[in-house]
Parts: sequence; structure tokens; C-alpha cells
Amino acid sequence: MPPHDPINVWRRPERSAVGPKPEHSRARIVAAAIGIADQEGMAAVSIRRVAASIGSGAASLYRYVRSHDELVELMIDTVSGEFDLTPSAEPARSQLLDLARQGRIIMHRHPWLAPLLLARPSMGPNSLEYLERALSALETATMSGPSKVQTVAMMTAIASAFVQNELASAAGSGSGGITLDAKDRAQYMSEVVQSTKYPLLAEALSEQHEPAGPDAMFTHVMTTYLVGAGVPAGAGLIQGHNDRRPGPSKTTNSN
Amino acid sequence: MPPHDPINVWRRPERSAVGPKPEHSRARIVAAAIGIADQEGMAAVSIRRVAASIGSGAASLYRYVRSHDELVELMIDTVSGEFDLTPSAEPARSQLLDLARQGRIIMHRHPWLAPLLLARPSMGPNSLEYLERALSALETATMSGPSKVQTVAMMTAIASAFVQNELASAAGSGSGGITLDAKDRAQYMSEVVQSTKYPLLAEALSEQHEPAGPDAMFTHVMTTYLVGAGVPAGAGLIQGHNDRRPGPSKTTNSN
DNA sequence: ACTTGATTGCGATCACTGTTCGCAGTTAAA
DNA sequence: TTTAACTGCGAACAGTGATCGCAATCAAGT
Repeated sequence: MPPHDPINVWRRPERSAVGPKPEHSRARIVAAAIGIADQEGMAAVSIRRVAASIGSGAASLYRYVRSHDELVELMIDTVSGEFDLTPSAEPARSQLLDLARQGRIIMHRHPWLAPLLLARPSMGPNSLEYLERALSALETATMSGPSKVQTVAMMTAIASAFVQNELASAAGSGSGGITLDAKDRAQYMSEVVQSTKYPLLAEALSEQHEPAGPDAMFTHVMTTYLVGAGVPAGAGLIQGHNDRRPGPSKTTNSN
Repeated sequence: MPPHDPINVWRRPERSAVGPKPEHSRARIVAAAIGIADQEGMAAVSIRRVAASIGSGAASLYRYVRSHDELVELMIDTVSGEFDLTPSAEPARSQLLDLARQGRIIMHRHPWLAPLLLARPSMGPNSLEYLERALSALETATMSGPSKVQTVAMMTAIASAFVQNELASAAGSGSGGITLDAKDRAQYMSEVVQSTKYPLLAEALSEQHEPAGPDAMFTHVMTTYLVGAGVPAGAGLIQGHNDRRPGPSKTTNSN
């Protein structure tokens, strides 16, 4: 609202004292934007569309938000508030795993989230609270501070990448709605495999997918990373032995 | 460019036999687009801008490319051709590490790449060739085929996330050009740390960054993942012991 | 040699997009 | 009551991706 301040969204107050009462609020606008994005995809979230959905003129939105980008940032942080961050006494690894699993669920609930989460830093209060919670899980771990932060960042990156793969695959299994190009993509991939140009890829894809569901696969991938990163599984154990105890994997090891 | 075929870019021929000779080519157009993106960022890559840069009308581009999205896909795949994929007899882990390092360099050369690489699947010929090469490195590894593919995907995800962090940080160190909001971001982060709301984050960031350069950090993060994923470091060794041999890390372990 | 038909380049145009401006109306403090 | 800040918003601007239709071009078929 103050015309030209290179000031962050997060430290700018929503409204000041004087003047007429605003008819809307950041929260309402952001909620509307999230609703649209959930149903029609990120591309449908235009200023005019959001404005119409809350019953206001397009230009009015700029009284609450300085730019479309800022709106997106707010969307991300709002959705980041869906984490359950209540503390826990469990070992670091399972605490982080729990956070990652929650993240996966949230990204499924808001399919537009996954791509965005990797494309921008996102440093809103809810994201920071999440970071803080993750760091608290890592308090017993023997890593440097910056390494902890990076580990958390990598966790989000991995989760996001995983979910994006999931969503891309899931788009093809839809009954037959909007997904016209998904069929073509499948067709194309089948041709790729049929061609003799990529024998190893063909072989790899022909093998049976482990019967484990996507949830188990996610757990496995994430655990894999956490183990490698040296996040302790229990007590004060430093990493090293990596006796893989966790339940989900049936076959001894893979991926 | 047959008007309406939900046919993939990759299997559609660039031009057919009859008719006047095209004055341009996909390669030329894509190269121009890449040039613009390298210098002015992805946002500057509009159809009109690219058309102008090769000296043609805007509508003409649609004779070579069906949509802006398709152009982007072509850009990604073209740049993916910058990998050196010559085979090697080294252990799987160091082969993959080499590929990841190359990827990092390429993403630095084309700063627009990193975000895109995570936002879309990308299955062009060069990307497939890259995948094939990575799979060849994993031939000795004891994983299921799909797990191998996923490991490679995760590698790219991690690399991309890492480079995005790098680029975001680097934007702040510029002398004082276009980066006006980077200063604000730094200011904001410093305030965040000063506030007592996120004590663990404050503490973590106050610790000294390990003196290792970003290159070594990248190697370390990536190795960390590969070790966890069970990519063998040498001979027929299955994972398990994880004696960390690789050179780059000075301190025993972290991340 | 000439017709045929596919294909190219492209100006004009459409439906949108994010964003800014200026103005009328509203409100709290001085 | 004046003042000054603020709100809502119609109109407009500069761009965007994309489509249409037309003249020009060229290869193949006759």
C-alpha cells in the first residue's frame, strides 16, 4: 500500500489506523486465491479472478497486496500453516520423517504447492515456524548449524520433487477429463521404450515396480536421505552404522 | 504445426517436404531464446521478443513451435545437451557425482534452468540420453529398475534445489545493480534472527559456516544422498559400511 | 509448362494479464 | 469542522500467448 517501499510483505502491517474500514482482508483474499488454485490450478489465479471471487474490483486487491507475486508468497505461507508442529520426544529421524509426511499430504491437498516450493525461498512466519520446529528435532544431531538448515531445505526439495512425480503420474489415471495430453505423454513414453535407443531405460522401466504403495516409497526415499545426512535414529547415536531398522521397506534395500 | 494434433514436440518433424524453404529453424529460435534467458532472465523470453531477436514476425514463430510452453521444453532439452556423457569405468558413485557436478555447472551457466528442471518432467532426447547414461553408471548397483530411475530423478532434484539456493544467495553479493530487493531480504533475515521468535534458527545461522567452498558443499550433499541411496562406491560392494572415502570433505561429516 | 496443394511469413486482432492513475467516498484524529 | 490518510474502483496502458486469413512460395503430378 504505501506506494514505493522495497519493504517485505511480512513486516508491512496489513492496514493502518485511519481511513475507512477495509471491506476485505489479506486472509480472505489469500483464502480465495488458494481456493481457486486448488480447483482450477495456479494459472487461474489472476488478480481479476480473485477479485471477482470475493466480489470486488480488480484494482482493489492492490490495497491489500502489492503484487501478484506477493499474493503467491502469502498463499505459500498460509498453506505452510497447515503443519502440526506440536513438539515430540521421538528420535530426530522420525520427527523429521513425520514433518516430511505432513508436507507430502499438504502438497497433495494443494497441488500447486509442490512446484512453487522449489522455485522460491519462502520465508514467511509459518515457514519460519516450520523451520524452527524441524531444527528443534535436530537439536540432538551432531551437525553444524548451517548444515541443519540445509538438511531441512533438502528435505523439502526431495519431498517436493517426489510429490511432483506423483502428481504427474496421477494425472494420467484420471477417468478421461481434462487430461488429454497425459495420454499422449504415456503414448510417447511407450514409444520411447519400444525404440532401441535407450535400452537401459527400457529395461529399468520394464522391471516390476516394488509393490509398495507410494506412501511407503516416500517414506523410504526420505529415510534414505536422512540416514545419509547423518540424522540420528535414536538416543545419542552418531551416524555410522546405519543399521536400517525402519519398518516400511520389505525387500532388504533399493533406491 | 498441423493445427490441432495433441502430438508431442519430439515426434513431430520440424518441417515437411513441400512449400517454401523456412527462413529459420527450431535450433536457431531455441538458441535465440536461450540467449535471451541467459542474459535477461526467463521472464524476458516472450514470443515477440524471441521473434524480434531473430528478425521475424511474432506469428511466424508458431510455424516452428506450437506454443510458448513447447519452446521452453525445447530450451531445456537443448541445454541438457551440454552434458559430457562419454562412458567411464569408475565406480557408480563417482560417475553419478560427476554427472551431478556437470549439472550444477550447466545450471550456473543458465540460471533459468534450475527452477524449470523441477517444475516439469522434461523427456526430450537429450534428457533421455542423460538418463540413459546415468543408468549405465548404475548398472552394477543392486537396485530395482524403477528405483534407479527414481534415484536419478532425486539427484536432479537435489542438484537443482542446491543451485537455486546458491543463485539466490549470490544475487545479494552483486555490486549494487538490479538487486534492490536482495538487500531488503538480507535486512529482513537479520531482523528475523534478531527477534526472539526463532531461537534455534538464530543459533543455527550464527554458527560458522564450514569454510568449505560451495563446490565442496555440493559434492558433500550429493555424496550424502548417494551413500544413503545405496549407490556403491567401488567394486561390487553393496552398501552397508559406508566408509567415507571421497576426498572433498575435510571435517569427518556433516551436511 | 502448368496446375495443384501444401507450407511459409506475417499484419491484424482477440482475449487476457499485471499494474498504475485519478477520483469519489469514508473515516479517525486534530 | 477541518484535515489527511485511507478505501474502493473504473478506466486505461503496456504486454502477453495465440489465432486467422491472406499473399507469396515452392515441389510434385499431370
